Amino acid sequence: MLELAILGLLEGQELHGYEIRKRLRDDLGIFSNVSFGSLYPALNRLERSGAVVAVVEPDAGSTTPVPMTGSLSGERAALRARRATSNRGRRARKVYRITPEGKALFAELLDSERDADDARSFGLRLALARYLPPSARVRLLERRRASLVERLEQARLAATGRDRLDPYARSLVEHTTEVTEREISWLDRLLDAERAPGVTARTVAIADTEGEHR
Amino acid sequence: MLELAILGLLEGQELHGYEIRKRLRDDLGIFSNVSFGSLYPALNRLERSGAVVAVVEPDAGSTTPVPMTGSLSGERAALRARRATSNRGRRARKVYRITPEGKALFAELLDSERDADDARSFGLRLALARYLPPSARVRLLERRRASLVERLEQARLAATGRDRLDPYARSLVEHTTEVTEREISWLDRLLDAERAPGVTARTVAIADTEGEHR
DNA sequence: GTCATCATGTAAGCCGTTACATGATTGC
DNA sequence: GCAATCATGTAACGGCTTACATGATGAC
Repeated sequence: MLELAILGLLEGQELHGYEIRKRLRDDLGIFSNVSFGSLYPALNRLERSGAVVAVVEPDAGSTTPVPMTGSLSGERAALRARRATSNRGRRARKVYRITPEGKALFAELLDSERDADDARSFGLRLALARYLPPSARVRLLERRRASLVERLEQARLAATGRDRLDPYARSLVEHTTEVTEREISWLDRLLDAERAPGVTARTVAIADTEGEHR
Repeated sequence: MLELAILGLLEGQELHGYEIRKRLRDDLGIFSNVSFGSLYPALNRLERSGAVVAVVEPDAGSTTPVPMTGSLSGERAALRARRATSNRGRRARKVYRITPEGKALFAELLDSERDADDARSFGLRLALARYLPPSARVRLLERRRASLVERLEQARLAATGRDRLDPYARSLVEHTTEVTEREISWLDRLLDAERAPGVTARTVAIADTEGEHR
């Protein structure tokens, strides 16, 4: 799921790890602050598998790369010197770019049914739904809807002996049910917009606004 | 979290593993089918730590326990024989009972702040809220409320550039916001009931219904 | 001078899952 | 005769977290 989210961000633009973490939180809302201990290894995996390429930040000051001399102190001095001139301030950043293989992997992950009927997974996929073909978009929404409807039915069956539940548990069940019903009607609205009879009106409006992200 | 849930169920009654799995789903709604590969090891851990004791199902037919003879076929025959008479049908079940140490552990886990601002964890604790002293109950509700309020504020700050989001992401953000707001007002209702001025009316009504579970 | 932010990474651990192993009973 | 349900368990793996290591810059 993390790799899917990363690839989704990189579909839009090149980013470095630290920035990806912020976007994961702010744009995809999904991982409220992923830990670095999970982010950086994920980026390295994606790089090794060829899904992304890492470019050490382009050096604005045209400094020649520091060669490996084997002399630690020498290299440190060179790094300090480089920073003092061109690369003022921060530590070197690795900027990641998605490759064609990465795009293929992304498309595959996005359309797969891994972690279906998991709220986080659905939220992530919906946030990236603009990259899905319309048919897959409808499938995603319908899959989620079906899983929610089934959950409601299960809850109704189990509710036969709902009187035995104490007020707290009962209140929780009621609230959960309400939230689920609301999500279903929200999905219905999205589905309506998605397959409106004749590819007109709302659909076109959506397609238009969608133009923004190119 | 799994151990907390198990102890919570066992506070109410003795249960065997297979049954616990069902209750986890139906009563606590929390783990929609925990895997056995996680449930049984958890029970064994709790047993080893003295939080629960396991009793192999009381033998209605007063059959003597099968001693380990080393002869596999002999033991199998004895088991078959026992089943044929008293223990018809199912495999021997291990029924678990919570111990005083287990009760102490349960109280501690239930009141701890582990996994605070995690929805599942809050849901579980609320489902078990009848076992909390009123003050801790209020704390639990307020903690959750605070974490939701903060999330809303964060979302509002991040929403400065919300126009750049495509319709799918935006719709998701809006839906999430609405659900969060509803949860907050639900919590407010629970908090009102909890600390109604003068320990009367609603509070008493709740305390009454609560009597059921003893 | 010290705290937050930027920036990358490793090592150990936690808590869950899937897959495998075993076997009887009940209903179709 | 075949699938589903009851019942317990192990082994391997997955995916995330916390804690540790390192170090510069800018703001107060």
